[in-house]
Amino acid sequence: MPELPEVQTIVNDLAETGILHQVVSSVQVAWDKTIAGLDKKKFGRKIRGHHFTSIHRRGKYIVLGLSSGDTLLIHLRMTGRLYVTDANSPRLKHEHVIIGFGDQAALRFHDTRKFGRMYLTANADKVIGHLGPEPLDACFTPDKFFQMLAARKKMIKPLLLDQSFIAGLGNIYADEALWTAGIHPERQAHTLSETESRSLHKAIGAVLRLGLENFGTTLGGGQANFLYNGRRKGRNWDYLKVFRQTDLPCPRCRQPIERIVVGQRSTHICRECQKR
DNA sequence: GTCTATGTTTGCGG
DNA sequence: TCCGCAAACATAGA
Repeated sequence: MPELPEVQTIVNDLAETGILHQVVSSVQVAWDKTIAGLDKKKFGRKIRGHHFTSIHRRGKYIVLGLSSGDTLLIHLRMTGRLYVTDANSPRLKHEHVIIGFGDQAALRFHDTRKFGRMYLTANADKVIGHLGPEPLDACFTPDKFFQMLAARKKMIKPLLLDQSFIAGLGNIYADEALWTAGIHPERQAHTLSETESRSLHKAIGAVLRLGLENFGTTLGGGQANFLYNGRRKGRNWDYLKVFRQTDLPCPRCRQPIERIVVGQRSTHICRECQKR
């Protein structure tokens, strides 16, 4: 679930916890697959005794620089959570990796569905090199976006979800952006006019910034939902216009929002505002 | 208890 | 290039 705004919120919070520059004293891996094929022992050896020097986000990845020169990349996939708590509280049921900093604190990776992954590598590009442009980067201009669309025949929504095309959008913000721009998700990318392309470009920026301002989207009240710092809920749910708003009136024209399936993903549209 | 859906990504076959 | 499907898993809700 975590998309760009949720991942950025986590990164911002983590940066404030003070774990940066503290020496790692222990590494516990309770579910081997989480560390993406790396040997558990090697993984621990390469992190212990070092400290994190930097943290930032690229697409939906959390990127941590290590004093050893390696990079630890973390992808939360559907249900992953990353938070800092005290060093000695017992490991919770779905906490698969715990990185301890003396008796100060511990960074914990919690993931009910176990799809999330951590990658430890000397060459971060091996993991994130394939990613497309950052949608909030100044380099991602309306002109560039229009040219990118012109080269592709795919349906626009699956294309927006393609991380090698553009990095950071997921199902929530893709639906929100398409509704905001009044574009049908099944339109072929190259058929968008320059005006439509500009409007979509603007909408992508707007929905992401709104999500960021609201500390991400927490859906419903279930277990598998987005919590940053492991406990706080994002409040962007209250600002969603179409995502999971099936049968509720479109905020623009009052037509009921419909749920359809596009590229095997549930998709929410207003038939009136988003014509083919 | 059973069945279905789920926010992501990757890889395969056509 | 594009599309559909399956898999990696656990849980919530009907």
